[in-house]
Order: sequence, then structure tokens, then C-alpha cells
Amino acid sequence: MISVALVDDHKLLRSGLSNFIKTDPGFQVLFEADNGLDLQEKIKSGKVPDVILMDINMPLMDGYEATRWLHTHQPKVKVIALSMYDGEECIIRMLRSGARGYLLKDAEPAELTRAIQETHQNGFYYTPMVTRHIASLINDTESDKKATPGLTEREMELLQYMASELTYKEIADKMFLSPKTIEGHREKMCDKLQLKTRVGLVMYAIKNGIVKV
Amino acid sequence: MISVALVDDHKLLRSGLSNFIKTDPGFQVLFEADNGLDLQEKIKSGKVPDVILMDINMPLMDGYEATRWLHTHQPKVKVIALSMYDGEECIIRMLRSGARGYLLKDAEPAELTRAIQETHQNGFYYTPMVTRHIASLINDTESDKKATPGLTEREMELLQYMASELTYKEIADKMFLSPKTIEGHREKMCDKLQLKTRVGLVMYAIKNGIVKV
DNA sequence: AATAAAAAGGGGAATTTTCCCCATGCAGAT
DNA sequence: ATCTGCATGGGGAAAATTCCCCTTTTTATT
Repeated sequence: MISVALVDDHKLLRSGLSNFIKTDPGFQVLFEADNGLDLQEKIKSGKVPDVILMDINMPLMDGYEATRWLHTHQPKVKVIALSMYDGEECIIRMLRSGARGYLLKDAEPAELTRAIQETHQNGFYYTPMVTRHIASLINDTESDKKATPGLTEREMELLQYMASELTYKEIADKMFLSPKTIEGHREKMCDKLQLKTRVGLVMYAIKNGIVKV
Repeated sequence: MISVALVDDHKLLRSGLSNFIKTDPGFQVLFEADNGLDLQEKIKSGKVPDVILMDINMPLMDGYEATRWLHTHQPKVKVIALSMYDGEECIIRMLRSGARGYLLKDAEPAELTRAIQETHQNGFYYTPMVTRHIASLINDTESDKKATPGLTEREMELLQYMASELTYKEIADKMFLSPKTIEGHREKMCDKLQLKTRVGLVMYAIKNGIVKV
């Protein structure tokens, strides 16, 4: 019997999923949580599941942070990320945070069942889509790093402001920096991601869950 | 026994929801559909549910179009919109398309149950959030129209391009218009929505499901 | 100790966006 | 018949963005 926990702020999805998982006699749902913080509390109170299905975009504490915390504090717990977005920034960030699998929310139910089983038995489950990214991560022994997107923390912080109606001058004031620095960061991000404009960056940030809608 | 159909391209959410609904003895799930087109086929083949839970953003045919089609072809079927976004553009468009209710995907499961029952019995179910918008729709007898967002079809079409990295000149070429026309449309949209920049428009379009991510 | 990457900042010019003004033609409603 | 909203298009100026070039300091890795 594999014990599973669900972490997602969409209660409807969560309880639906919970019902679905319970129909399989091989699984039990140990608990559900609204977000990363809620999950932490439940883990700390002694309830430790085998597998966690983890949403990425959640209030208070998101899936990346929660997964990193689990990775250090409960390394035996296997996290499967559950996301709406297939942007590679998401996937790679989540895998780097310690996730053992990555499923889209429009996956077939049968794939979820399989993912839980395989992750529990083998320690990982990679859907074909993810495998492509893994490949590009491994190829990247040291030669071409362009395959890894890798925005820095600072850059992602900046993206929050880029997705607003603030000018560079106004962003600079808020961050206590020079407008030229803001612009420099934008230019570097555009270079890395092969984008041209602020709108392109904003769309990328949303596709990758860096900026929440 | 109320018969329900689910229309959503997120299969995991859908089958989870299906399981949840089936646990209530007062409901049965007549069928599930991937999108509006799929729904049409199933309705045409003779399966007509009492209530439909309808996602908005779907491939091939979205929730607005599907709801309008139902409104004219199967007016007895009551549609409850199920969305991730609470932008008022979404809500009002969906209600105008003929939806009898509007639920967010992070609603409590109990609210879904209640929404299905009330919609079936009374013909509608408005969550408090929606009621506020209804009020502003009704207030708007003819005095202040600023409460209604109402972008035109043309404007929404334009928003697709605005969310790309194209310049106004390039958009104009694609649409066989003058750059000044594109700019004029942007200005009008910004006026209506009280926004200032293209980025603001793009964010609005995404929050309201006009541009898909 | 050396190299590389991230973060901060700048100059200057070209391009684009934004913000005012404006006009015309057309469709539907009163 | 007139009025309103929508789509179309324009002029001109100010502001912002984008695109090159460049420097310094800090931090991490080898």
C-alpha cells in the first residue's frame, strides 16, 4: 500500500484527485494540503507519505520551495510535480529542486497511477516530454550550456516587476538600483532566452510559472 | 438523480471531479468531454445531461462558444462555468454566453455540490464573488457603463498579437492595417480598462483567458 | 591564485511606445 | 434622420524601450 499526499491550492482538483487515487486499492491518501506551508506542518506532525503530488504555483509557499525543503528534511519522500505548464524553466527548476517526476494536469489518469507506482518502486518516473529535457540536461556535460535556461534568483525577482506597468525608472526606485541595471538585466535575460522584448519576457515568465497570473 | 457532464481538457482534474461527483448518490456523471467540439458530438448523439460543468480555456472550441451553442440548441441544459481565473471579463463573458453559475477551481468541494443542486433546482447559482459582478451589471441600467469591461472581438483578436514580440508595424502588416490603427485600438483598450501599457494589456488578457498561456 | 559568472552601473543612438489631438465611413438603434 | 459605437487612419511630440558599446565589484568554483 503506497501512501500518497496531495498538495494543491485548487481544492476541487485536489479532492477530485483524492477520490480518484482512493479507488485504486494499492494507494491510500494520507493527507491533503493547501500549500507548501500547510504541507510542512503536516509532515512535522508525523504524517510522512511515500509519494507527494505537488502543485507548483501555490500561495504562501510554492512547489519549488516545498520540494527543496522535503529534499533536505525528508529525503525518502518522493515528489511528483503536477503542473499546468510545460515550459522548460518549470520542469528543470522542479527537477533541480528534487522532484522525481513531472506530470501535466492534462495527463491521462492511467499515467498518474503509473507515475505513482514507478516513482515509489524505482525512485523516479519521467514522462516522454520530460525525458527530452533530461537528455538536454545530461548532454550539457560542459559543452553547450545554452540548453539550460537558468535564470538567476535576481532575474526572476525582476521579472515580477517586468510583468507590471512600471517603467525601468520606477522599478529601479523600488529596488534601490539604477535604471541602467534594470535594463542590463533585461538585456541579459533576452540574450539567454533568445527573446527581444519585455512582452516576450513576461510571456516566458508566465509560461514558466515565474510570474503568477 | 441529477445527471452531470464534465467538459475540461485537463483529464486529471476531470476524472478526479468525476469520481468526486459520483460519490454523491444524488448525482450521476453522464459523460466527460475534452473540449467544446467533443461536447457537441456527445450531445448530438443523444446524451443530454441536466447540468454541465464547463471549463473555459480549451483547445478546438472554448467554453464561451460551447455555452452559446448550448444556449440556442439545448436551452434546458444548465451550464456552470469552472475557471481558474476570476477576472471580470471572463465572468461577464461567460454569463453573457448563457452560463448559470461560475465557480473557481479552488472552490470547496461542498460548494460544487451545492452549485449543482441549486442550479438544477432554481436555474442558477451565484457564488458571492459573482454576485458582485451581477450587481454591477444590473446597476448599469444605462448610467455608468464603465463597470462593464466589454472588449470587442476585434480588440481581442488584436490582443493575441499584442502578447507576442511583434511591433505595431509588424502586427499591422499581418492584419493588413495601418500601424496607426493598431495603436488606436491599443489606446482605446487601455482607456476602457484603465491600463497604461502593452504589458498591462497582455496581463489583463491572460488573467481573463483572452490570450492562452 | 585564477577564471567565470552574477550583479551593479554607464554612454549614446535608433527604434518603439505612449499620449495627446484629429477625421472618415459604416452599422445599428432611437 | 440622427446618434452612437466600432473600425479605420493620421500628425506630432514626449517618453520609454531596445541595442550596441563599455567598466567595476563581488561571489563562487576550480
